[in-house]
Amino acid sequence: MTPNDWQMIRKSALFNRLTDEAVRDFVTSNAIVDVERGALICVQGEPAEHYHIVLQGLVKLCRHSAHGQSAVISIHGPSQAFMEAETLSSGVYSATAEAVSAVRLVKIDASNLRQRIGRDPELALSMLGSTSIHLKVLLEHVEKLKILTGPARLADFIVSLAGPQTGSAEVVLPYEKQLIAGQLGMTPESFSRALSQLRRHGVQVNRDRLEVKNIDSLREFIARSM
Amino acid sequence: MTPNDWQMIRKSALFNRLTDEAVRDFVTSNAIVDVERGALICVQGEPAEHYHIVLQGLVKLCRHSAHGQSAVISIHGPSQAFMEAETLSSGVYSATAEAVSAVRLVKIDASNLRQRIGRDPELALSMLGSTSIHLKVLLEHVEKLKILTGPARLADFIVSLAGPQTGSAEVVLPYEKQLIAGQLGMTPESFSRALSQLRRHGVQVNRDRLEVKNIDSLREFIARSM
DNA sequence: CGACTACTTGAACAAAATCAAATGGGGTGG
DNA sequence: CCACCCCATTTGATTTTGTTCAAGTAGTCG
Repeated sequence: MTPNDWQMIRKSALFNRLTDEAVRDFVTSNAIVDVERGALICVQGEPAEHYHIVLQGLVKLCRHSAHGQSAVISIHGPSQAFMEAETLSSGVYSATAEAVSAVRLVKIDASNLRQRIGRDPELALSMLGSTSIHLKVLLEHVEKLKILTGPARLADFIVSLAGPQTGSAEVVLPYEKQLIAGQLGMTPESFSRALSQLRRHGVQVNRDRLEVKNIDSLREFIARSM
Repeated sequence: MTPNDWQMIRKSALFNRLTDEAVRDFVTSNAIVDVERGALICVQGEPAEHYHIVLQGLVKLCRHSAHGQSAVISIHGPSQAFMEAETLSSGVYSATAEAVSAVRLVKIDASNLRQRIGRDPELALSMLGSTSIHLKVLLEHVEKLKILTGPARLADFIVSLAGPQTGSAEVVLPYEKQLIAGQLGMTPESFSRALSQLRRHGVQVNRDRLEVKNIDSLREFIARSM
């Protein structure tokens, strides 16, 4: 385990309230795994035996339905966890996790986790915190899918990348446009057109670099589309 | 507290694993509240001081955004809980809860709950189970919003009302069509038209009663729209 | 009876998906 | 180093889907 690994683990919602010893005790070094791009980390419907925390790279969570269609649910980067809830209730993965880039992650044994939760109330609360963050993210996801148009969802995505800044900003798209399109619930074509539309609102595009003239005017555009 | 109240509480995901004493100890009778139709039970953004379990009636959860628009997130009936996650993490309600009909519910004090979770691991696991159910529901919600068309989402809703039966079935819409429309992410007009379309697939409409000739052909229609 | 509300229907419009084709790097093998 | 291919992205044309606005129907409750 590298110092960076340790740092990511410590930052995660599950472990950031615990003591060093508790965490070290938990994460045995053999639980760290490297996975190549495109590999499936978990498959929807299979027994949920591990909880995961990303150390490096990006993981895509998607649901797929009987007829081969699939929907991107979320993207997880370093220090973020996924598949917590499954390991504790249904016992079956409710989505498929795929490595979007080369990925390094910690796999934590589910039954081990369950046992420790029973013994350590602080861990239980951390776990609840972690799942409730995911719940909130999904809540916002649904809200935006229902209320905003495509271009507005993209604008919202860009604003969230820019963070709390005001005025002008340079934003770099964190992954492929296709994938962002999927996450925002549209086709790559629609994404491309949405991006074109945003030019009128002060967004200049250069590959994966976006030059935003005025973030607040983007925010205003979002508000107008509701 | 009526026997029915007690039954609903015992059936809830939070309490169904606990002993009678533990539950009785928890739910003091003064925590039971009756609320009239249309009343707001929680307001998005306000401090989350209570966790809720529905005893009678229906509660609608919605998110609303700055510009007055709102999106229905979910509908909760007897024995279902809502706002669990909030009481344990952010400390602020992340949605607004409104009584869709006359509602009777239990309000459980958040700080009390937190304390008990710290002492009782079994309760912590129940809580995790309860939130992870909500997580799964939302996951499916997102999937369907992204993959299915309006009429297909409605068909899916009807199929889920019918349950596991096959062949023909009579289904009664559990609440107003407007509300179902909102939940499925469409306007009342679109809902009405979607329902008309389903006539071609063997659904006869009479007020809130639906006569489905063959549920499997509805399922097939859903699959085809993907 | 009359007002209210939920629902339905129609027509015009807007948004997004689809199909098809062009563009344009990035990398591979010659 | 260059030609070539692969893949992501863009663009155009068309169709599908869904919204909006407007009007009409019907049941309900006072």
